[in-house]
Amino acid sequence: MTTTTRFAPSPTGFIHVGNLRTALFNYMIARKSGGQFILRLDDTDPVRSTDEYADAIKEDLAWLGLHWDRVEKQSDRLDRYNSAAQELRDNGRLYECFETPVELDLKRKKQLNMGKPPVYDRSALALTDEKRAALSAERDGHWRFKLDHERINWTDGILGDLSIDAASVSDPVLIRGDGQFLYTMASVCDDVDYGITHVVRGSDHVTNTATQIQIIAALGGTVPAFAHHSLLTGPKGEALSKRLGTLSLRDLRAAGLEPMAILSHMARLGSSEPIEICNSIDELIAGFDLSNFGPAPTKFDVEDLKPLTKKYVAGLDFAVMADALADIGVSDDIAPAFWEMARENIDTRADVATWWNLCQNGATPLIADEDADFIATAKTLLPATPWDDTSWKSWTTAVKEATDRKGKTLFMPLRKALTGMEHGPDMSKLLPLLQKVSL
RNA sequence: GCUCCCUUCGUCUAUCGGUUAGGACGCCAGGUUUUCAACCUGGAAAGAGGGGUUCAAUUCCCCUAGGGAGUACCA
Repeated sequence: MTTTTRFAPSPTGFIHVGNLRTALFNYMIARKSGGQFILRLDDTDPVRSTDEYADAIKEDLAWLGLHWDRVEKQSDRLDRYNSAAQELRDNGRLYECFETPVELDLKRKKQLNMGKPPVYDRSALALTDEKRAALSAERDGHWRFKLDHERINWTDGILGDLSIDAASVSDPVLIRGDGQFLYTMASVCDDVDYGITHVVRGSDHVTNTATQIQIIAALGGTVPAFAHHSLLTGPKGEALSKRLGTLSLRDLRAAGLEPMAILSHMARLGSSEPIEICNSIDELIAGFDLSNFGPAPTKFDVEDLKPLTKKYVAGLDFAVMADALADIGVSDDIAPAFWEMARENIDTRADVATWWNLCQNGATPLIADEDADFIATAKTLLPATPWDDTSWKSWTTAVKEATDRKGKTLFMPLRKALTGMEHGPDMSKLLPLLQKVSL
């Protein structure tokens, strides 16, 4: 049996870091064993699902390099869900209910008030034929799966042995009154039909898994291996859902964060493996093992993506950057030298523009009062252009002899005068690239 | 309310009863580079609280506190 996993986003929004973790885990599990990775669009809700979001999801995954072997859409499979529903009806596992949402809500509140768990009381099963017929004539019923009231056990790939009492859970609604199939129905059907062998998802699905195991069995399917990873929280432990608006992949991309930085972080965060920048997904896959992940909620801080991005960018070959450099106007003859100078001094690829701006336009000199004379002297000693690799050395040597300064007091004022900053590139590499110096 | 899961340095974590509680990232300090960064070395830094069990508890059990999730005709 080949390993088959799926990532099943609902095309009702953009992918965010939380989604991505799920996608990445499933992707890596499939790739690690040479299996299949399916992108399944859970678009059973026709109102909220859009093609735009579906396209955006594909675009984001492609940007990250997470390529799928197949795409499936739940909206294409209504016939199959119908036949599966009929199968469940025939086996007495699907029953029709007529409570309105308001009635159900009232029931729940009542139960809560009495200190009881808000579990559906199955009163639809107690309806007489006459009563049922009357209700049926009056409104459309919805359909629930009848759970066997026993403990449901499975060994979770991350959480270990789990046991949930089916009686503590409401019979799940599989079909709405308007005939729309619900997530649980579609998901279970698809997992069975596509031969999904491993389901990795967030721990918010743990209770769903319990009921789904029963439905899969009722449909004659093989129960896949389940693993539920912890949910991400914000840096202070707050629920991440509140900040998800600013943590979409599109936002991260717009912020200049690198795919490999994001992937490297998400593939290891929450595991006992150290987080370090990897240069390919294959490296990530090689070191990936679900059993290294713990069940505790995991704090996620976008800031952690920045150092990884910086490291990744610094390691890029000139060839990768050539086009981008040409785009901002760096001429071919100096582009390699320019990249060599800039690579260690940028946070994102886009930052090369600031150094190029400095090279072209110079900077406002930063000269402390006590350095004014020193800089004036240095200016007179500046070698004639064009400068080359040795210009900085010969200049600073001359300045050193003329002023008796050395070390930091010699170099720092020159750096600040030339760049307007205390931090920056290797000056010997930068100087030959400066096209304008205003001292 | 009820159900499930969780709690070790700032962060992610290791420890299958006896450890100087280890690593990684971050942080701090030195070193090196006559400048920045990078790099090297070193350092500070942790078992939520309370009860048990045991010769011995971070480890096993219970309670409390705290955190996360679920409890939809959403996914």
